Order: sequence, then structure tokens, then C-alpha cells
Amino acid sequence: MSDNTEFVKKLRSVGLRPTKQRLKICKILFDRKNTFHFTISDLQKIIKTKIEEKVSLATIYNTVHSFKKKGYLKEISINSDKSYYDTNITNHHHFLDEETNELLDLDDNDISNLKIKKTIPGKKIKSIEVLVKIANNN
Amino acid sequence: MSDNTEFVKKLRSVGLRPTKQRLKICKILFDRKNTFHFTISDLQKIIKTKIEEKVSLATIYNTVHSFKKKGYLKEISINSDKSYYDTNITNHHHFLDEETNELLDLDDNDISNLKIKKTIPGKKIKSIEVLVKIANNN
DNA sequence: AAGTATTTTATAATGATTCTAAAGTACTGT
DNA sequence: ACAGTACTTTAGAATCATTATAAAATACTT
Ligand SMILES: [Mn+2]
Ligand SMILES: [Mn+2]
Ligand SMILES: [Zn+2]
Ligand SMILES: [Zn+2]
Repeated sequence: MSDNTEFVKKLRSVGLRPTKQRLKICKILFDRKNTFHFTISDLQKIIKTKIEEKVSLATIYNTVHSFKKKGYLKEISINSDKSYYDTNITNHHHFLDEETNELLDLDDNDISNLKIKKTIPGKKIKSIEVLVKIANNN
Repeated sequence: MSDNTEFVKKLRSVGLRPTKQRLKICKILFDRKNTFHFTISDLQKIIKTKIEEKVSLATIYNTVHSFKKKGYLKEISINSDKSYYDTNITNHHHFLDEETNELLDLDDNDISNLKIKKTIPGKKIKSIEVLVKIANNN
């Protein structure tokens, strides 16, 4: 309840009502130090496990979509099976562990300075992101 | 029929029978100068339009999967809605046009030399790929 | 507290992909 | 060429993630 005010403000600032479902999800997603990469079913499992009450699957989808639309979440495409979301909404790079399918953020200075030398007339660059796939040695 | 021998050989070399459906799809996918990026429904439309006979959807899926498994196609994740495939099976970079959703290959020398400075114990790098999103000016 | 707008929910619908099992085709040995 | 076997194609059903629907519940305003 103490922390909630922060999320209530966050939600209000973009015109979303602070319902108990949205606050619950806020706490799961944003009350942490590190970036959180998740799928809808990851989130559903966490809610089912770590939280007392239930939230319908439709609401999980709706809420994640609202957060994405408002810019609180970013969608990541690493797999066409299901959507991945990221609480780090900046443009950034990733390690993708092929064994576990887990994502890990890379800092800009984990990667050498990146320059795109090719241009397309009439088009401009919106983002540049690197995906580094990793797997167990040998 | 003249060119077919090439595809017949290609298929035989990995233990696939050269059926008329597979040869048809080979011609669409591999009888071209530039990289081809496509979805199953793209391919289906081309078969329906440019080719006389029909190929069932199941066979299109089966064939694309066989080709992927044999290393003749590469799957690209740019969108979780559907799978994209690429006839360029090397590790390479892409422009993604956000307006048209089209992919364009980037040559290694279209991009400054890329170095990953971070390492994960017990893990090694399998691939490094850059996705550059582009959109219309202004 | 009443009225209105928004949200949640269960459930149905959709769309991509995979599965099934029967009919068709390709290959092998003769 | 023929018969036998293995592989492939196919239509249709099944699955699974996601989206749509519309009624019940909740939040907000006055
Ligand atoms: Mn996949
Ligand atoms: Mn998408
Ligand atoms: Zn991230
Ligand atoms: Zn490509």
C-alpha cells in the first residue's frame, strides 16, 4: 500500500485507472531493480503463484497491451511462437540464451560503437538493436 | 526442366525426394539473384498466383520446415504474429521497414565492425545480428 | 448516493501452426 | 515393367496464442 502511490500516479499520469489488477501487475513488473523480460504466460504464472487473488487472462492481455501502448513496456521479437515483453523501454541490445530462451540486457558499452553506413533514400533510422545468441560452451 | 536438375541434386543431397511440389517451391525460393524474405502466406500467394497447379497448405508448411531443417532456409524473428523465412542462410543484418514490414539484407561492410565486450561464463557466442528499423522521413 | 465511463471477466472467435491418417507418388529390387 | 515398401501430399481436425464480445463489476464525478 505504501509503494502503491507511485504506481497510482504512474497510471493516472497516462489516463489509466488504478484498478487492483493493474496495481498488482505494476508491482510484479516494475517493483524490481533489473530489467524483466517476460511472456504473457510467465506473467500469468507469477500472478497465479506469488499473488493471492486471480486475474483473468483477458485482463493480463489488456493490461500488458495498455502498458505497451502507453510506453511502459516494449515488445521484443525473438520468437514467433509468442510475444516477449521488456520492462526496459529504451533501445538496447540483448544476449539470448538459446538453451533457456532467456534474454539479458546488454549495455551500450558492452558493444563496440555501431555505425550504419548504408542509407535508403526517403527513409530514416528509427532504432538499431543487436541480438547476440549464446549457448553453452562445447 | 533444364534448371530442375540443380534442385533435384540439391534435394537428393540431403535425402529429400524431388517431388513436383518441392521443385515448384525450390524454383520460387532459390531461382533468383537476391535474398528472398517471406512468410508462409506470401509463399502461398505466389504459388496460387504465379504457378499453375495448387500445393496444399500442409505441404507448404512441411516443405518450408524441411528446408529449414536441412539448412536451406533460415527463420527470422521480426514479428511474433507469424514466422518469416530468409533464403540468405548466413548470419547477416537487416533493415526492417516499419511501414511495409519488409526486410532488406545488410552487408557486413554496411555496418561498422562489431565487437561484444561482455562475456558470460560457460557460454559462447553463436551469432550476432543487427536489426535496423527504418521508416519514412519526417 | 446516483449516474456515467471504464474495466474486468468468462467465453467465443480468429488465425497461424501442427497433427492425423488416408490416398498418392517415388524408389528399390526383381 | 511390376510389386513391394517407404516417403509424401493432402484435407481436415486439433492446438495454442491472441483478440473480440458483451454482460457484470468497479471507479469516478457530481
Ligand atoms: Mn520459433
Ligand atoms: Mn506483433
Ligand atoms: Zn531488454
Ligand atoms: Zn536476410
